[in-house]
Amino acid sequence: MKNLDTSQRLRETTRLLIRNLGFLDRSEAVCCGITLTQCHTIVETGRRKQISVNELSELLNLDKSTVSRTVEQLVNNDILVRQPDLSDRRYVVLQLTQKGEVLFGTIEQRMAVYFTEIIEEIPKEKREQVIESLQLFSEAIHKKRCC
Amino acid sequence: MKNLDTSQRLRETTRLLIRNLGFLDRSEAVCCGITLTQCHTIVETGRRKQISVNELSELLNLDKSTVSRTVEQLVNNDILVRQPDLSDRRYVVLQLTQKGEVLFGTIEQRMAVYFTEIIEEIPKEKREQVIESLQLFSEAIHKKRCC
DNA sequence: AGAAACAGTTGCAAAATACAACTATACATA
DNA sequence: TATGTATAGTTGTATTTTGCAACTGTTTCT
Repeated sequence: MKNLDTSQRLRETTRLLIRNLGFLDRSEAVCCGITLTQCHTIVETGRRKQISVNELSELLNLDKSTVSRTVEQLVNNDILVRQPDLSDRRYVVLQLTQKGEVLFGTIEQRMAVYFTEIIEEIPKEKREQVIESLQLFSEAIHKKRCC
Repeated sequence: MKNLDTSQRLRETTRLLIRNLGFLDRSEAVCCGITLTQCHTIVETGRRKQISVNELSELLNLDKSTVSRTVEQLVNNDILVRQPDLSDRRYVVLQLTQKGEVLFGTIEQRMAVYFTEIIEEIPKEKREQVIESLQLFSEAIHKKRCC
């Protein structure tokens, strides 16, 4: 019975959290005049330095056709370079251009500032606890993917 | 300097969390053969018993036109009833039909089970901490809505 | 009474995404 | 080595999801 109550509260909290995270996620992109998916693509590419359409597709949980077209846009905007992977020519190697690196840097910095501000809203002594908890929760969801 | 590191870790964790929550959120709807927005609409209506298009629009962070059409679909599927609000005829009063109540119940129960499973993945002694932390985080984001 | 504000609907358009068919490459094995 | 199978990526097509703007009807404020 205790668990039911706890899970109910967790659900409520999650509901709110999802809503707030939605704002956060959107702000990441809107500020830079690109779409959310483009933004995620840039960030993931920037972090790995090299990435394939397929990896992006899994990472972003999008169909590979969607990713392929997003990449196309970014290539046309001189943000990504797309080359065949010489070691396995089925793949393409995606990398940021110089312009892409700049944009990536801007996004990263903006987010760093933003998250610093968020951290400061959390009482000092709770900060580590919050991070740990988010991890625990995240993993718990991951293990229990329903359906 | 410490804060920068902490915020970096928080960002990483959030990134993962968003991904996992995406699965969770989608599973809520997919299981019942309705769209995510329809599902949210049903749940919010079920909780409040009565709700207006406008309230839904704020709650779900969607344009009122989008909500209006979603409601239209649900009315056509005999899940919602839509009546003019007699105390202020600009508003409509939305309520679940009997069929809607059943569906709402199904969703609620499924989610209750699901969240119970998630809770069980989290060590007992950490559960309260996790809920508290999610709240803290959620509020922190809310206070610092950027842009 | 008239103006301003607000809820909801509808026309129109776009943005985002998926599915399926196709191409090119790689790999396994017979 | 030939051939069948698996895989990555692209493209055609369709659907879904959503938002903006214009409009209607209602209320509220002055």
